[in-house]
Amino acid sequence: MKLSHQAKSRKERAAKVGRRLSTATDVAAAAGVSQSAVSRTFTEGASVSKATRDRVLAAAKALKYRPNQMARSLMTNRSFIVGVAVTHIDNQFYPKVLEVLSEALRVAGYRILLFVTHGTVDFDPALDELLKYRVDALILASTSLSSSLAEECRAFGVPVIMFNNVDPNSSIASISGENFVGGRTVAEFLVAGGHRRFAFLAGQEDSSTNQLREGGYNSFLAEAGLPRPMRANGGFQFSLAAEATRKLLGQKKMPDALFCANDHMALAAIQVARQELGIDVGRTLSVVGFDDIGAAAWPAFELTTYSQPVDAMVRSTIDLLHQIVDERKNDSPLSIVPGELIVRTSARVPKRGKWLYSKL
Amino acid sequence: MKLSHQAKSRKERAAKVGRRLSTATDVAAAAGVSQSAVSRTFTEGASVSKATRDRVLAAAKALKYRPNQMARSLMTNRSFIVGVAVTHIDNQFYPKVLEVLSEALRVAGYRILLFVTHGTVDFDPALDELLKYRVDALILASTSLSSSLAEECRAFGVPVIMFNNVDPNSSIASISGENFVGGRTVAEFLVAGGHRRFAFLAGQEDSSTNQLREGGYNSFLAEAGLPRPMRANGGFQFSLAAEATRKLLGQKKMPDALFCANDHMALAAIQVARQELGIDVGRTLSVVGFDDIGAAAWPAFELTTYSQPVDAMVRSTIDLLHQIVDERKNDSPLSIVPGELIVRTSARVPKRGKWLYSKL
DNA sequence: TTGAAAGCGCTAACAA
DNA sequence: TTGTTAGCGCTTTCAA
Repeated sequence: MKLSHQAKSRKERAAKVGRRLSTATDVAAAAGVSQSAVSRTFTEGASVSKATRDRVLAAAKALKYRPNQMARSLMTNRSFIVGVAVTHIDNQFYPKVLEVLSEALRVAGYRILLFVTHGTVDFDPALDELLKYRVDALILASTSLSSSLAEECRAFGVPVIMFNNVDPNSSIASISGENFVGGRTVAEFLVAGGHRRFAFLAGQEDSSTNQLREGGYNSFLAEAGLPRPMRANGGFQFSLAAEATRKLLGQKKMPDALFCANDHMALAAIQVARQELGIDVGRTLSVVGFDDIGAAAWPAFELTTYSQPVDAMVRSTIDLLHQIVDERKNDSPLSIVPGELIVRTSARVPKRGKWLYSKL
Repeated sequence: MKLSHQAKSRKERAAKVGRRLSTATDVAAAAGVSQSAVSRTFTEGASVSKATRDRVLAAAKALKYRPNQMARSLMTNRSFIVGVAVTHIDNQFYPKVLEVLSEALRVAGYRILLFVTHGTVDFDPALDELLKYRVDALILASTSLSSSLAEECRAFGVPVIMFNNVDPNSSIASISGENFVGGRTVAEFLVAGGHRRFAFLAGQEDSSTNQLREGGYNSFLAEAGLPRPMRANGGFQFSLAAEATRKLLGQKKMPDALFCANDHMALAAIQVARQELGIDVGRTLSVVGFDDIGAAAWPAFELTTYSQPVDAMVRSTIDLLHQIVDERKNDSPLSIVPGELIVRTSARVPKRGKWLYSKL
């Protein structure tokens, strides 16, 4: 048999014990067909007769054969791996994103190479690794990863999608929630609720989510002839948010309405207000968040918030991925997924108007 | 030049536009050295003179060259990818694990291929993918992934490490916290606190964590001559845990001590007790959890709990990984990482004895 | 529909 | 220290 010389190659003997997995050549030998026949059997839409196909499949099963995706990638120039970078994973929003994204990518035939980065943007070493693995695309699920990084990847021919982050100055594809509209809606709701002293708990200053949410909030307040809200920065981090809340609520003229740039910080704010300062949240002080993470609905918080529907956002992400990777076009660099105000009890509800408790 | 025929290969022309990345051959040509010289330059501990090395590096930089890890893996039989499977990602414990594990693996030179699986164990399709990518090892960070699955992987020559999950009937390497000892300690603490009516909120019945924690708890109570605690199952899920808590606290003889199989469920229990039933948690009812997740320390909960130190557990995991992958040995199939009782205010503290508030 | 043959980009003997 | 050469396991022409 022609394959015999391969069977006694020294590579094989040198192979690490226990890691000698069967190859297409092994299967071919067992099935009595050529190695290409095996390849065809495992290639979608290749032309193989049912007869050979069956023989190959049987041999493959017996030998526990699985195509080596690495070798395949070498030829096809497609790894079916998507790099996913996530920050702030202690913010419940991101594990949820990971869960939904993971399933959606799996269905779409992609695997996830995960990068959990820390607050600071020292993502460059990780980036280098990403490029070594020839990922088909990169999804940056983070409010804080710079778009310069994204540009760098794109220069390498790796399509980039920013998730929950937008850079108006770049043409990088992005998926976001209704940050500006959401901020406006929150302001409208709080104004209708008769609040007088407005405050804003800011997240990372350079993030688009923070800028847009604050921008929407401020713009509505300004149009309503109200003064610019008080402000403190919590950098999207729990403990910093708690600290910022203390500062905000320690003023002589304490605010009666506090909009937090995301739910994660709002949870910190509620707890500082309630447990430390004994404030009756929902009556003396109204707190509103953004995202509608799981804990926002918990009985202990009942947080009113503007939602970012993760499922829909992920769906858009996958659509965009297909568009970019398969069709090599990129018509809509920014896709905004609509959310809605979820009214619970952490903020006073206007007596009249369109506002209704969302879930009681 | 010898390389010219490669330069006009039809593969190259066929390459997807924009994804023509430079190869070691390109760099070799630019630097005027052989392709193996390039390979050596990028291989730790290979013998290259500083002169060639510098020329190669310069050329590589100019061409934005990065070694193709896929091709490398094909030869070395090492992918430096570790498959990580996670379930229950809404339980704050797991995002934390992912964060720490991700960093530790990065430092150790590994990348993570992530699989987020859902409650049920339909992990098999994902498994198939894993094997295609020839991961160097598989870390199952989950209380619920069966060890039969792990055995299957091992049969394929893929080392498996179970994180926070132990199967006494298999010899699969595992990392766990002090489940049994922790359960006992909690019981000891509650008995010393003068509680009379004990309850247990169980997690997934077939999980080792649940069995061991409950076993430790029950064994201490039995030795103290106390009756078997009441019991309901919350399956490690928030809403089920809330439901189970309602059942438990709805008894005529309401328990005054509730040990929950993990913090995630304990948070549900506290909220049901406090918000729905108006129970004074920490006085009328003592609640204790397991894990010491971030939210356990939140002012809204102040949960007394037995800790599972994620950093130490991850360190052990990496040690084990090195042991198994590099040295092909596996002396210690089970490594138990010590935790401690973190005393907060969700459970009455014994007047005397060794118990002290951990963080006040 | 099939097999032979030529690579994909790299590492690792082997000689020089 | 270097270049040559032979693969790693696969896909993909090209003929038959």
